[in-house]
Amino acid sequence: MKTMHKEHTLTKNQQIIFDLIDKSSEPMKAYAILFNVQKKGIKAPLQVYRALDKLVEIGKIHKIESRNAFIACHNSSCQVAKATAFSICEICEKVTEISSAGLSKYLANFKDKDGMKYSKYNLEFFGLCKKCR
Amino acid sequence: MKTMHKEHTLTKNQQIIFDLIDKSSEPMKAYAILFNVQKKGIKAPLQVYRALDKLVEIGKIHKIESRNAFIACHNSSCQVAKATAFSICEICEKVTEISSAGLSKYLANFKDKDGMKYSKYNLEFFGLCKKCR
DNA sequence: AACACTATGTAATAATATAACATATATTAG
DNA sequence: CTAATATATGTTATATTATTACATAGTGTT
Repeated sequence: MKTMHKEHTLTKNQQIIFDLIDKSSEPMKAYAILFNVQKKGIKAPLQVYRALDKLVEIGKIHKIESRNAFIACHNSSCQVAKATAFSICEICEKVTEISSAGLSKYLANFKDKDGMKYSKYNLEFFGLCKKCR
Repeated sequence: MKTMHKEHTLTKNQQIIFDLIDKSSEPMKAYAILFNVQKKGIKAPLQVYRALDKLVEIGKIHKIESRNAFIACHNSSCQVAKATAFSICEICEKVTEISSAGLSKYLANFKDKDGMKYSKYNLEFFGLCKKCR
């Protein structure tokens, strides 16, 4: 069975920028992206930010808020940018998307003191990765 | 020998900036802080950022990463900036620190696929607050 | 007093992100 | 098909957030 996700055909700029982020081994910052795609005709910050906004919205990439950087989503179970969790190494800055059914279930069902549930969350764990320990 | 747990007496700038954030009903941004404390002699962004860094480090305030803003810690059980959770209203931008023993326990003990535990985390929930629903 | 450490003051600049406006392309309704 | 609507692009300028570099001052320890 195929994915339930709606198919989003990316536009030219979105595709260029997604491809770059997707093949990067680490989160990319907006101006690093800009520098890399200038040879492809994307000249201005706003062109990059617009594509990034859209890609985040449709869940193709995620923003690592504590780093102002973007990574491709490699987690088919993540609910289109609504429920994200990452581990971040404080030495080498390696970022990995966490895919844990238990964690997502726990957080999706979490209610605060007032019994309020939330439609969206972002979780960032910090520590040392295997190599840096 | 001195005590192991150093008492963090705030310096002049730190105290001025902490007081401002502490009495604010909403998260404050660095340049809003700067504007507010200029009459007290703090003139430059760096003076603000240095105080903010220190206050975050000692756990008196927290940074809301998705908003680039700072709020005072009102959660005596939060482990000095090591384990933070917030709810954020996407309409009115009200931010509340979440104090849930269950949540902190779950996250503090969370292990990823490789069995790795993390020394620190930050969680931001998004949704609509009571008033905005 | 000498030392190390932390905090402060100041100017300049780097890095991140958006506003405003014009044009073009794609999608949908009639 | 064509007009209307919505979405995407191009471009310039500017706003917002944060740091580098260097000089000075205060604090605590030996």
